[in-house]
Amino acid sequence: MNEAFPNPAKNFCDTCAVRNRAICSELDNEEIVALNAIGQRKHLSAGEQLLWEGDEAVVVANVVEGMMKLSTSTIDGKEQILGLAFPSDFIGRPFGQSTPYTVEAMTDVLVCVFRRVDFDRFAREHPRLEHKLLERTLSELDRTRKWMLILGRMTAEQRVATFLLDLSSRFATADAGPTVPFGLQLSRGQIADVLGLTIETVSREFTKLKKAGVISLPNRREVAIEKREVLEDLAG
Amino acid sequence: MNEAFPNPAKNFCDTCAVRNRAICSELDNEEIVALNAIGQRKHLSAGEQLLWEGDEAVVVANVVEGMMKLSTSTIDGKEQILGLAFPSDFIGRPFGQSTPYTVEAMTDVLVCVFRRVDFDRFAREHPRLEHKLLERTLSELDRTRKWMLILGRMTAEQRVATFLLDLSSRFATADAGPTVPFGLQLSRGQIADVLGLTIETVSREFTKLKKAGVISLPNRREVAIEKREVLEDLAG
DNA sequence: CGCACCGTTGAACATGGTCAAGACTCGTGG
DNA sequence: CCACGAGTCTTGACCATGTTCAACGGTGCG
Repeated sequence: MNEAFPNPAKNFCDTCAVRNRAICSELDNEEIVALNAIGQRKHLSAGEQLLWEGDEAVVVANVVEGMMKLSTSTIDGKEQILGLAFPSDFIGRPFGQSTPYTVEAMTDVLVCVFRRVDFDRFAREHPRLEHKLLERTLSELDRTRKWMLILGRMTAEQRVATFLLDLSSRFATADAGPTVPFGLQLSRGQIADVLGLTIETVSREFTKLKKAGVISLPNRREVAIEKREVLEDLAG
Repeated sequence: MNEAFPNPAKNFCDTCAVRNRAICSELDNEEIVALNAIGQRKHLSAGEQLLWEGDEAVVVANVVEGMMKLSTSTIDGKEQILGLAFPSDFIGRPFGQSTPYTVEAMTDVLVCVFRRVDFDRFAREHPRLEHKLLERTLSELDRTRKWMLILGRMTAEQRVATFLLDLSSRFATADAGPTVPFGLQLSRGQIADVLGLTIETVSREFTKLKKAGVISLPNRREVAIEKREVLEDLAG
């Protein structure tokens, strides 16, 4: 059977869910084949780590399915989530010696992995890819800086409100009404790590918002925004 | 005199203090001339702003001399400094519609300014420049993420200690001894904005460190680190 | 000299963290 | 099907850290 002897040129990019959104989107077919040759797909279970803070930067990757977190922690063990990576997001540190943060799967994840040295070489030979990566890195920097304002200057209430609005926009489906519940994906503890708060504070803010009728919590892992304007006010 | 009729091809890059460190460092002479043609030098006095948060992204620039800050603020007026730009640093948002933060001179500043559209075009035509910019953006992202840990998880004492160590390394001259005082450049208020604290807390932490003999404050605008190891311990 | 401006210090207060107990959820096994 | 237990979430009481408000001190400049 043909399936037993797969065509070596056959590439998984053809059917890739993020083919048109990830950094590869600018590449033509020939380039995609070349890129495909140096990459490989990998499944990770929730909780598995792909990169460790401080380690040599061995691989870079594209997220195809699932959700990952980038994090770091203080010497006394307090974690801070630095960013979340969704499908089509690029992770890892190209052109660098060491990985400055840990990358872990928060759900089951499918990633498209490259050895960093291979990717670096490929990128330098394909300016269109580098340009795409630059645009992505610039956006990521913008998003990260916006997050700094949250961490540096916002109250717990403002942080939670901002977080909910942000998340809702990321999961928004055009056809869904405003109050359709969406999956939180993150545990209270993870939300706390994102926002630089504790579990207890996050929980209290959630209850406060629920009692005020601003949100509802149909179950532990979902939220629905009931009064978006109020939430926007609170977010500042 | 010739000075009255400067050669239009004459370019200020030749004598530029950051010629070998800024993103232009990879360009050959011909390219430098071309870049020079679309850029211009500009002096700013301390306190002058180059970009305003939310404005259309009109210009990008290289810092040649002096120090600038990138900042944003909450709706209720609390400022957060997002980053500092030193000579050879690149500022502004290429390939973007609007500037996501305000850029202001903290000292008198000399910058090399480009209209964003000109710069964007030039960059796309010169992959080596784009590559340099990408490397710089990636480093800046790393630095910004490190900063998030400070803002999200560190105590006032840890923040101030980290800040002092960071600053000392940026002003370190190889020949200077360990306890040579260095200029703070920033007012207490600005330090507070960098660290996500208030003026008063910063002041209190400084006095605490001084009383413990860890640092000394020869005058308002200088610090000397007396016991680096202790400071490193405190920074965590 | 006098007036700003910046920095320091103190006291009261508020926000969020810590610690501890109890409730809910869900998977496992009797 | 229910009981159990682990893990997660919620709630409460107390406490610590850093903020707020206010007064005062030093320094530099007109």
